[in-house]
Amino acid sequence: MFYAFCFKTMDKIIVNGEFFNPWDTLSCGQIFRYKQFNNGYLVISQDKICYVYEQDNNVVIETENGDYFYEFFDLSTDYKTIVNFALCYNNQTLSRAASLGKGIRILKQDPFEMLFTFIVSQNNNIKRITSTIEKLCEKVGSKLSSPFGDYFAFPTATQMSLLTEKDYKDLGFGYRGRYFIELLAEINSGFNVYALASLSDEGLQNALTSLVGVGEKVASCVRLFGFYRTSAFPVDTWIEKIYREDFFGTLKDRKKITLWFEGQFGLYSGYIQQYLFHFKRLENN
DNA sequence: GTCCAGGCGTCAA
DNA sequence: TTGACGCATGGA
Repeated sequence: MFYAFCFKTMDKIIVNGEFFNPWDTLSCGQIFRYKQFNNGYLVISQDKICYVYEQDNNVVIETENGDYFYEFFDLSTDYKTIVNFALCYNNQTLSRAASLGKGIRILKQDPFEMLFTFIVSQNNNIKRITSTIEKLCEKVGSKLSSPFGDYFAFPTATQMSLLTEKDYKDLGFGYRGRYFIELLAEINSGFNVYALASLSDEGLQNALTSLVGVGEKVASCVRLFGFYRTSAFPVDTWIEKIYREDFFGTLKDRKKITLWFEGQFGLYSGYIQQYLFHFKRLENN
């Protein structure tokens, strides 16, 4: 179903909402570029935008890039199987988390954007990450227009390379500005984030952690959200809390905790990690 | 004022 | 290999 608008085609994707809740999907910490708009949300990825909202028992996505956002929202994956797997694991917290968060979908985001974004995320909170990324986009990203209003694309390496360490400081990057500058230098001398897609899970993790400012946790997030490697189970402060309080774990080292969870959940790790993360954050707010 | 947030690099032992 | 420590910043 579609209609013409300003010489471009506006796609309208309609999906059953049982396993797709826009608010849960957007607010669970995997994406920072979205904002409330009319009855729903505007979502920006790279230089593309869509409007997503609930209508009756469905979710509607309006965009000029229907194919892109069909993939982006992972609409070809059957989430019922995933939720059932989580419910069968027989952990009380996970069952509640999966039951309440069954509308969460793992977004297939851009690797380049995820790498820079999750470098900002370290030792930071979601509210501040969101505002810092938005300020970055407004500062050097391309200004674009859409049927939903003007917006800024995520900047290219060339655009970000225009910024100095002081610029990053002024944008609120704190000590992380240096990591951007180092990464941009790598990219400008030939490093290609997209080429990492051909690596194995382990190879990808190692390649990412070899970058300055990218440790195990950031690499896991990039692996999951940027490369859709659902075997990844990022462990941050929230997940560590869950590990102790709800899985009664005794390991201290986060790398070991990650490996323990990945061993438990295999290719379902990424989804389950998001159910748990989202649930724990809601519980504490 | 202190603690914390989707941690990481560095350095001593 | 492991453990402590400093790091920018803003909200609670």
